[in-house]
Amino acid sequence: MNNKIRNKMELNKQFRQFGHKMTSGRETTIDVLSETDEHLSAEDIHIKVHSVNPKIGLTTVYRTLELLINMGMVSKFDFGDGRARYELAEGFKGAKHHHHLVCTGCGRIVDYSEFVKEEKTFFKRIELELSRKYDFRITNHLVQFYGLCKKCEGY
Amino acid sequence: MNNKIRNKMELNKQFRQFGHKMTSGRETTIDVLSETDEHLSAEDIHIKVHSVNPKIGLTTVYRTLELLINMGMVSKFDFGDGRARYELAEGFKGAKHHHHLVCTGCGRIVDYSEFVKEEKTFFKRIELELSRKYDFRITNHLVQFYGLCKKCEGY
DNA sequence: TTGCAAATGGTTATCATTGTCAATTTATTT
DNA sequence: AAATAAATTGACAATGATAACCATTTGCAA
Repeated sequence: MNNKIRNKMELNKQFRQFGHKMTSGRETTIDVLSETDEHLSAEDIHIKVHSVNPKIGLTTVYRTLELLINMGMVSKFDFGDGRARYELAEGFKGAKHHHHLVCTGCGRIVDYSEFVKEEKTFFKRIELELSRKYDFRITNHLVQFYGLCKKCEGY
Repeated sequence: MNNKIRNKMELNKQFRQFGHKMTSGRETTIDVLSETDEHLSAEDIHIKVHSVNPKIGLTTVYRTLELLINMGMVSKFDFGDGRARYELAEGFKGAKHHHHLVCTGCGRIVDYSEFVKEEKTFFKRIELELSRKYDFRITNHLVQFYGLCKKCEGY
């Protein structure tokens, strides 16, 4: 049994665990997210999905993304340009823990995964204490750096 | 010379340093931001500004907020509900360093300012290294925690 | 005070995202 | 394999936050 089929079966299971059905549009969307290292918007994703499976509409892509977010398979980011970006969540298909540097000049995004280990330790402690103090069940966190990339710094 | 007048003069100077004029609308907007500990949207701010100074329109509030962000006096946040929130930046009018816990259930926001000192040390080091490695002049960072507040945890 | 650039307000335009609903597809049962 | 019920979908319209426009007003330096 090859990887593609196995993966399909695993996805199927995932969806059913959440009470949802596995469809070709959803599969294609996950494939697109798996095969990119860009920071795609819903429309970007739709274009790619559409080129594989022209039947899939933008609305469905939005709905699928929302579903995947709820299932914890996708993360949604706001880099300040008015459209959300989506990435496969950490742990899925080899996506690894990283954060973003956002250039406030040109919007360029740099991924970095340095300090992951230290950060984990640091945040684990903070999350524990904040959870207690404020009666919050913290599920995840966001870290983002803003600044100017080399090109934009010149001004 | 009382505080209000002195403050007005300081603001005036601030604006002129950035090549802008000091206007009553801008002053009112800053007053509103100074006097709240809520997480106001542009429309929220407009309502408050408007109640003091009915001549000021929503468009101007948006423009003023953008300007204040560029001047570093205001910070803009996205808590995921489709409308931006604005706060006086750290250091202005006694606003102090803090971050947010965001309840993904009801949208409630909790401010916290624990760990400020440790966090500063931690991020200073990270920023230095990332700046070097990725040729980025990092100017600020965002930290946000997501989870469920006590009420929403019940489900 | 006067001149002029900057700022404003009311309105309209934009554009990402969501709602609607009839038609289709999925997974399950016979 | 056909029937079934429920979930999913696609095309389009609606929404809503924010930005663009432009004629009028205002702040401030000379």
